[in-house]
Amino acid sequence: MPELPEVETVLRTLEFQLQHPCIQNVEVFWPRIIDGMDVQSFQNALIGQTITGYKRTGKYLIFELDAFYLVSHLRMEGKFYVQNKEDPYDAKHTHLIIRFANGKELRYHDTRKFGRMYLYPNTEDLYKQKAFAHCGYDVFDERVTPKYLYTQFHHRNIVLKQALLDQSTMAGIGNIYANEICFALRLHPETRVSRLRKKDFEQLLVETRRILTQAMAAGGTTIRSYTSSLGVDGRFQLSLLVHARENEPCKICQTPIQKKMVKGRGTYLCPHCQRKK
DNA sequence: CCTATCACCTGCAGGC
DNA sequence: TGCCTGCAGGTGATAG
Repeated sequence: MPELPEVETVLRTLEFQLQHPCIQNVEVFWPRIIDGMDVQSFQNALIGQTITGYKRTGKYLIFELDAFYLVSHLRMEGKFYVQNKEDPYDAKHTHLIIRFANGKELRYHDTRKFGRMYLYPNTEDLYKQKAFAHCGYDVFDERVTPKYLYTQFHHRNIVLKQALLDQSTMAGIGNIYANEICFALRLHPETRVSRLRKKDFEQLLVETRRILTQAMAAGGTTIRSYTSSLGVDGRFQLSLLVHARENEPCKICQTPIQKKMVKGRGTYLCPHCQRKK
């Protein structure tokens, strides 16, 4: 589920729902969710902490606490639910519960158990911590410029789609938006990035930010219709132009959309509109 | 630096 | 119905 726009939507929804509660206790049902720390230390550290802020970098959610950063990556299927302590929950897929003094609970749900959480003292530079070892600047970070992208990519022997998915240079794009961005650029996902010029990177950045901004705006509408029984999954109503549209007509030229595997990821493209450079 | 493959997990769709 | 295979909006480690 979660790429940058969904993670941002989840974060803003949690902020709206939870605000700044104090943690009373923490229960962990699947210890591997916690990375780099034993469950006992994780629980002890969190008890008594108040959530003071909500931030995001790439696909990472960051809960700011009095003394810590609680970091969460939802990977493929992680979801947060804000519910009251008396509300029932799905025991099979709920792996962690944070209980607050006001009776609310933040429940982490993850069918495939791929998601991870990390806890770091806020006296240290968060971005030097392990969770961010392979995480570059956020897509909307002002340090991401066409020149920066050109410098990072023009000499590399990788294809466009890989570059978009490479979190260590620019973080936040996942498989769906990578497909949509390639289409918006009218470039074949297997175009070698070494063939792109500075002007192409300008366009790449403009289209990337435009698409993600639109998705966030659409995702934002789910905040209003949010109900705790539906959970916070950040789904939005963006109309996808190529992703998951195999054999359906291209919305520009009516050519059937093709699906192929590119570096192991399902890739959708219009063979007519998208050409290699 | 690059590729391929596995690992982590579960559910679901499709073929037989 | 059951069994099997492949695939899913992600990432990290490792071998060649």
